[in-house]
Amino acid sequence: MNGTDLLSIKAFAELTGMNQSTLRYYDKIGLFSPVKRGENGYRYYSPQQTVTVNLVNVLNDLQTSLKDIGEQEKSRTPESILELLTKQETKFDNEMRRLHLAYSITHVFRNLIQEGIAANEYEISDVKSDALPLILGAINDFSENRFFYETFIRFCQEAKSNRVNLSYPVGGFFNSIDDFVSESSQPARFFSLDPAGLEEKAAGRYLVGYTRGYYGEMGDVGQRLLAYAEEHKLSFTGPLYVIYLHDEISEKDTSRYLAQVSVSVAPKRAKRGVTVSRG
Amino acid sequence: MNGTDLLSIKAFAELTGMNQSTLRYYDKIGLFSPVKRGENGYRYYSPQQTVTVNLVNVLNDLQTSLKDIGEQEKSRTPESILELLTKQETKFDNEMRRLHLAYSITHVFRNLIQEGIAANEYEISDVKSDALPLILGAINDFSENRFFYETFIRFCQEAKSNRVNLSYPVGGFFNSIDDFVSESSQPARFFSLDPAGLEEKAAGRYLVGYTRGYYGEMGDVGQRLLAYAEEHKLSFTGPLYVIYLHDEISEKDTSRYLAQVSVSVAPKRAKRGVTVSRG
DNA sequence: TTGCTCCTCACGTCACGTGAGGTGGC
DNA sequence: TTGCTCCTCACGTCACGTGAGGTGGC
Repeated sequence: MNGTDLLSIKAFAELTGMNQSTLRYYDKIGLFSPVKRGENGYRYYSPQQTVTVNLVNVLNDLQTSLKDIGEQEKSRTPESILELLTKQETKFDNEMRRLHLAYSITHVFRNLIQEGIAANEYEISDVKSDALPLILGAINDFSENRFFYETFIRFCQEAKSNRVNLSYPVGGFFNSIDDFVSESSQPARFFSLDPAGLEEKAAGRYLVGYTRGYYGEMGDVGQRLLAYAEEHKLSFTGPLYVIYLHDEISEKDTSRYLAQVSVSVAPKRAKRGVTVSRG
Repeated sequence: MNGTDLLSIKAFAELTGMNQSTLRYYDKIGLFSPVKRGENGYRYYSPQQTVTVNLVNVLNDLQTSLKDIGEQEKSRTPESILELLTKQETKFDNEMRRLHLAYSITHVFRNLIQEGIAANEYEISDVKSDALPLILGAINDFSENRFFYETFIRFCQEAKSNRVNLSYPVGGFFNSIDDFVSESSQPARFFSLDPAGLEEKAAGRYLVGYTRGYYGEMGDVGQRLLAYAEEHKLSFTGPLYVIYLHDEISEKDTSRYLAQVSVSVAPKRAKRGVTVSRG
């Protein structure tokens, strides 16, 4: 246990994987100091200090400021550090939630962007889709000359007051393809593509089309969907969903934003007297 | 879609939960700017920008620097952001590992400190313990006048080269209580209390004693364990473990460090000719 | 002397936060 | 005028990292 068994700052830094300047900084702010100083001012650390400084790093990893760690260190008792460590469990839970959410959001965006890259934007496709969870907003009010932006802001505010996370992509919901064709910039509702949403875009058969252009500019995709259904003897059986696959996030050129438009369909029944949506 | 539907910096900050000064800072560094500036210099944001700035925050949450996010923003294409988002999955995995490790370490320390607070330090107790996972170091070499520190440093270096995490508490392993009593500052091995360790302190019956003092000062706990075993007709059947419950981390007073000493025992067999450890 | 390690001190950096001092519309 | 929001600019802060310039032992 004599002094020669102590570690120089270089040896201690190597052993703990820390930077020498970080160790000097911790010493300077009084957070963590070497057990001994040489006559020439050299810092000497004891091997057991690896455990202590490692715990400092762990607390720091769990979002505890060096100041808080330092204050704990100065007046440490078993009881006070027990309390601190117990608080870390809450911090851990919070960090885990934050990370999972961040991952989930990037995942949803990734899937949309990838789908946009793979999409054949000139063709209508006829697909079977799985259910897609989402959170539907309230019914939009376009009366009294309200425009898209105003209704969108209302949706955002409503989401905020309901603690709905708006980091997920947002899409537009139309009650029918007719509504979409007549006024494509006035969705009946907005929705958030939150995978934890309790509502959903139902599983089933969908016609899917794509169109490029700035928000709300839908080109002829509505006409193309109608024509495809006519040609293939399909009727429209449900609402229409607009989701931007490429937007401000992935495109600089606003006229290249890519929207996906999907609407549920079923074969037209030939039998007379049965109501069909269109045709 | 006229200008009056844009949001002031205050409204936008409230909607996104961000600080106004953060938004001004992002504008300043060219990371994220309002869609419009008023003639008086006022910043106006579009509602859709909530989604963009939220994604910036998400990327930031996953340890991406603002510089990297900004560079991506400047040359964004669906392909480049797909690549960035794919990288986030690795970052997420790394962060999760880091967090789990930090949590696991605080948990182990918490349990030791709590056990120390609850311990009756003056009595020997006779308990059934579950198996305790740990990582055993190599056999220590105390020849050639090597002292505790030198062997401990060797253990640390060995751990480092084997990528064993030394943030967990470290304890001392003695082959028998006799070894401990004769030289309590020379453990045969060190071990790390890593819950993922493949070795273990075996489940079973243990005599447990406590003692206060600086590292290696074991007082009379060895004698007290021997006396207890004698009195209760127990024999020692395995190795002895020393674990510091309160040390540098939780105590300022080095003479109050609290060590737990445990050694496995079994009832002495009365039958002649059977070897017993002691007595 | 050379090479190595260590020191202090000052300054830089990253991502903001906090005023100070001033403008502009109702 | 009052109150509110907005602006810019400078400076502070947190947790370091990076030299510059110098010391000290083999």
